[in-house]
Amino acid sequence: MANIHDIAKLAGVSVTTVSRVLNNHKYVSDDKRTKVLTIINELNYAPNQSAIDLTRGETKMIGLIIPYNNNACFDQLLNGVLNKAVEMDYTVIVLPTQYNKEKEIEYLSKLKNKQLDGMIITSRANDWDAIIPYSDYGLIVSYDYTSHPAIGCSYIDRYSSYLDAFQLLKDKGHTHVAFTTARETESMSTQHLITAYKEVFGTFIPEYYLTGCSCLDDGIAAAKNLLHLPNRPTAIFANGDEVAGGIHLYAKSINLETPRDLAIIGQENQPIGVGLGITTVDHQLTKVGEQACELIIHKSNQKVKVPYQIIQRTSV
Amino acid sequence: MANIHDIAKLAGVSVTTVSRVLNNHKYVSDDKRTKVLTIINELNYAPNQSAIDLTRGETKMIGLIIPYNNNACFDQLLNGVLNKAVEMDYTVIVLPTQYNKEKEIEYLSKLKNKQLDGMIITSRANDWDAIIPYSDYGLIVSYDYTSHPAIGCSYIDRYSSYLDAFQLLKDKGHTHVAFTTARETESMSTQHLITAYKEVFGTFIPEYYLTGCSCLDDGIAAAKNLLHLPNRPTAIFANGDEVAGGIHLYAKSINLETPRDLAIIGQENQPIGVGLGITTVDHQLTKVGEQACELIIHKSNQKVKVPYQIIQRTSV
DNA sequence: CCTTGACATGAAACCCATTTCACATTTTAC
DNA sequence: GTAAAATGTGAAATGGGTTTCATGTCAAGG
Repeated sequence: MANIHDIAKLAGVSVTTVSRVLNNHKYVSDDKRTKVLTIINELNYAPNQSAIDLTRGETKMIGLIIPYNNNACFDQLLNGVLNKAVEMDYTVIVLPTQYNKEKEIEYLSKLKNKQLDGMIITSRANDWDAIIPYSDYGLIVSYDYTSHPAIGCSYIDRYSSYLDAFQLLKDKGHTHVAFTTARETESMSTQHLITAYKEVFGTFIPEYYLTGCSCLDDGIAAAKNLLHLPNRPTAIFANGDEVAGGIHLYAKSINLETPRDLAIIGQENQPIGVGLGITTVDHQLTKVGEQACELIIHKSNQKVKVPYQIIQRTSV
Repeated sequence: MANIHDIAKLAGVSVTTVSRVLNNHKYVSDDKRTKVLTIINELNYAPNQSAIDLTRGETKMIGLIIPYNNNACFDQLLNGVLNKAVEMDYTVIVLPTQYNKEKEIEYLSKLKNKQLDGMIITSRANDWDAIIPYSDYGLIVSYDYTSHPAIGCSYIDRYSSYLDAFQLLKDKGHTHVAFTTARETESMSTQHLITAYKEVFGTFIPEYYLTGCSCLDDGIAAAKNLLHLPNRPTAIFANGDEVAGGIHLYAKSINLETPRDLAIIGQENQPIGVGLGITTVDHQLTKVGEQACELIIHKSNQKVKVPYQIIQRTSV
């Protein structure tokens, strides 16, 4: 492969001039520009990106840390990030951690190695204390709200959204309300959920709280569990529309009509919910992803709240 | 940020030695190795990845060209690619084209720019003629079978799988069989589908072929269309389990029982199919992705056929 | 005692671009 | 008519590593 020096020599100009042509600088005479472009074409030359990155000190690449790469929520976030990145001529690399701490640190090191300009963390395994130091090497944007000034945030007000969802159920007269979550661990999100629950309904009944739900089958299993309880809940707030769909389908199979016998609220406005008419809390994760990407590109560590919305259909 | 020369100077050794320590070469005395590591720690040094890539002439990065980034099939492929890439210490960048030819070529140029070591094409907008030249700069692996020797393939025998699916329906006594596809265009996949259909059922009835289906709602719409035809099909082969699920749900809503009144076969073994008991042709796209990634890493332009399997549930 | 191979180290070339600075020539402005 | 601004060009420094080659020491083998 030819390099910029070869081009310069053959075109009878300096490498500086070739570089200027390459980068569309002004102050290059038309004849030299033409000559250079001709030679570039003849030799089928293309500049070496690593060399460019090395001199520029940036790569226009953004990392996206996700725990799993086959999860609807993270797909929506990725979708948003990609939208904005493509538009702004950035490139996205996907970094799945499986919540492995070492892996996560290894990925964060890519900032220090100058392989990435910025990093978006959708869900993390490490404590912030372990993550913060890496913000010296590139902007880190989080999907969890954090007050640390160095970290940008593109977040949703989960607590309010949960409060709204529960209130909606309470307004419809429900007092026996169950809910599901995905992760076993005590994440912030789960904390908010439980706090909001207590805020609206007073006491928290352990049997009404199921965890480890993420797909339609988990929803079916959850419904199988909840709907045969002696004190059957009359409403369920699921952590996703797939789960909600499973609950809906199982309920129907044992002749419980929605919303007459069982109210269901899902989350994230996923395809399945449309067909089944499931009311959902849409946290607009695509927008969250777009916003996160935008913060990185503009090197802004602002805290941006993305509004959620409740899409009312027929399951409440 | 410190660089390798700073480390060398402070440790009282040559840059060569520092490089050796960094890359775990043998033939470095323990005391120098220790000294270098100490200084690296003190200065919080990390090697610059762009510089490494520049000298090595490779980046250990793989591009994944997909048309859309919110599609279940491509998610499965991505999933497989990521599995293998993480395992082999490669990095994946996601390149959504929206079937835009220029965008696709722009992405392929990343091979020429030495930004990527290899490229996986899941679906393409350009003709092979426009793509082939880029294989000079890095291995290209395709998810479509192509006979061109330069291109590696991790593909599925779609034709056989369609033949099998239609035969399964024919064996159950179905003669009025409809089917759906995603893209409007005349892709190879659609060609195979129609050929297989004719092979099994003889004549092809245009009203039984619906296109533009990709999600649950599309399935519902398709069913709404097909199931009120004067000559109602008794079986439908859908292009995905989401679509199949939509068909299933709509059929149920107009009191058509599955499989008594309507047989349904889906594709890709997606979560929704499990719950609804939909028989599916699992093309094992995750494995296809893994295999494609492996070809790239081993720089092999072999043609590897990944076996599909039909998962029988209760919808046929 | 001499040869060989393993161990240890560094100088310098190389990978490939961008950018600063210096200098020369034209235009434009007053 | 002259000072200032715009235009055009290239040498050389810079970014930060890897690798080849040359050289030297030391211990084992014959």
